This record gives sequence, C-alpha cells and structure tokens, in this order.
Amino acid sequence: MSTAPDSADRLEVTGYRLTAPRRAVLDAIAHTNRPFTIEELSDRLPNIGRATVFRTIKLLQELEIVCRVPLEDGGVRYERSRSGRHHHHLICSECGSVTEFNDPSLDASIEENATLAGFELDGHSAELYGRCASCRGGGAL
Amino acid sequence: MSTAPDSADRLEVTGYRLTAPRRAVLDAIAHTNRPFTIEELSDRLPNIGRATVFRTIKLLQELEIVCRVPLEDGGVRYERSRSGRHHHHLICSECGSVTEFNDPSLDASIEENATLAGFELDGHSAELYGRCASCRGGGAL
DNA sequence: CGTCGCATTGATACTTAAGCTCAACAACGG
DNA sequence: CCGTTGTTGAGCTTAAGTATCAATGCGACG
Repeated sequence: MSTAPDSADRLEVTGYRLTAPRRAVLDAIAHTNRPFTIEELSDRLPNIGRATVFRTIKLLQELEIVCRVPLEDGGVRYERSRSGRHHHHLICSECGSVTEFNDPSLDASIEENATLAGFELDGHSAELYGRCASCRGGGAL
Repeated sequence: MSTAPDSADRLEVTGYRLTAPRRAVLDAIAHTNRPFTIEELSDRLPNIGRATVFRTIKLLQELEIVCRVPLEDGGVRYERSRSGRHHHHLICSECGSVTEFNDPSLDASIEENATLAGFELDGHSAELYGRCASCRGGGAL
C-alpha cells in the first residue's frame, strides 16, 4: 500500500525532488476518483500550503500525471490521468464524472482539418459534455 | 453604415431591448477583427460599465453572435462568430488569429465516441492550436 | 554518516478575471 | 406622455492563480 509508486517514480526519474508535500499531494490524488478543484485538494491537505498545491499540480500536469479538465461553464477541474497519454474527455454534467477516451480517427479528422487550412498543428483539445451512462440509467427522461 | 444591423435585429427579434450600451458593444465588436478579451473591449468603451460589457457578451454568446475562444494557456478570448452556427476553432499561437471551421465528419466522430461510451451528448468543444498559414509563410523553420 | 547547496516550502500579500448588488435609469407599449 | 419592467453601472465580493522571501530539508558527495 505505497504512495502512488509509479507517479513518485516518474517524479524522481524526471529529476524532481520527492518531498513530503509532493508525496502527500500524490497520495491525496491517488485516493480520489472524482475530478477535483485546487481548493478542494488544498482543504484535504491542511498541512500543505496552498501555493505548494498549485505548484505541485502544475508540475504533475507537465508530467501528464494529472490533467486539466475544462468544464462547460468555464470552470476548471483536475483529474489524475489514467492513461498518462493524450486523450479527450467525456464530462457528465449531472454527476461531474470524467471519462477519458482516445480515438485515432478523431485525431486524424482534426489533423485533416488543420492541414486543409494550411495550419501547422501543435496541439488540440476536445471535450464532450452530456450525461454519462449511469446518470442516464437512473435519471429522468 | 449602420451599427451591425443584423445582430441588432437578432437582439430585437429575441425580445431583448436594443439599448445604447448594447449598440455600442455590438458596434465595437463589428469593428474588431481580432479575438478580444472583455477587458480590452471594456477599455474601448469607457462610457459603458464593465458589468454591462460582461452581460452583453454573455447575451451575445447565447445568441451565437459572439463565441468564446478558450486558449491553450487557459485564458479566454471572444470573437464575433462569422457563421453564427456551431463550429470549431483553429487558433494561431503566433498571431492569435482565430479561424472557424466546420467538419461534419469530425462531429460524427465525436458523436460516435459518445455513443460508444453510453453517453448522451449535450454539447462539445474542439480547439486546434498551432500556427496559421500566414505565420508559417513568413516565419522561421 | 555529516554537511552543504540548492531546490522546495509556506504564510501572506498581490493580481487578474469575473460575478453580484441594488438603486437609478430608460426603452417601448399603450 | 407615462408607467412597467428590463437594463445599467459603480463598486464590492469571490475565485484562481502568482510573487515574495526567509526558513527548511532533500539528497549528492566526501
């Protein structure tokens, strides 16, 4: 029952110091299955400075351990990335759950549009908003 | 040389009052060809309250006269929508220009992924980041 | 195993972006 | 022209993230 070993490894390998606060943040994230805000995370880690939480999350984003999830209303949440690779999000407006997915044909379609416009593609994002399977199952309509 | 007549019409038709501040905002937008922030827009309209600019832009978003453009760095800009319909964005990281595009096969791909996940799709966004044709033409590499 | 350099931390102040409030105002129908 | 009701605007409040800087402690190296 270690503290998110793989992520910790990734920190070390990349040359960052594996400090107690960073462990604590990694640990908190590992034990969360829902997208979180920095505030929420910070509240769960009273011994750790807000600034450090911000810094650590930014770091983890660079390492693709955590990914930023833009919400429909303009808000932002973060989530531990399962794949650790490029992906897109299905965001449930009812329960707030976030599902990652990856579709090469979607990416291909995006690249094609860029090429058509004479655009040199550097990156892209795609977010899908709606109601997830379980919310549909139990919900109204 | 009227003040963005079609947009004004759309306001009236929808039952909103066509007030001087709203005209001013519409006018300012009509004379801008670059994506703008609320701050920039507000600065160009010193006689109009910041809150009104925010409210008007939000209103224009609902009417699809203006669209929200999320940037790669998390920032947000707005732009007068040319098509007035659903579309995606090509955002140049060099000159900041925004190009709209629409691709049914891209949308189809998005819908397919939602269906696969048992997701009831409500809306989606897709932003492409990179360098536009003219920036590539004159630029390095 | 001690110690030293430098990355990291944390309390707090600051910044920027955006939303809220509510009394005053004005569009437009009658 | 008047009244109703949607709209406005100055400033207050919140949220999200950054800057500062002295104190701390990780871990390399001897």
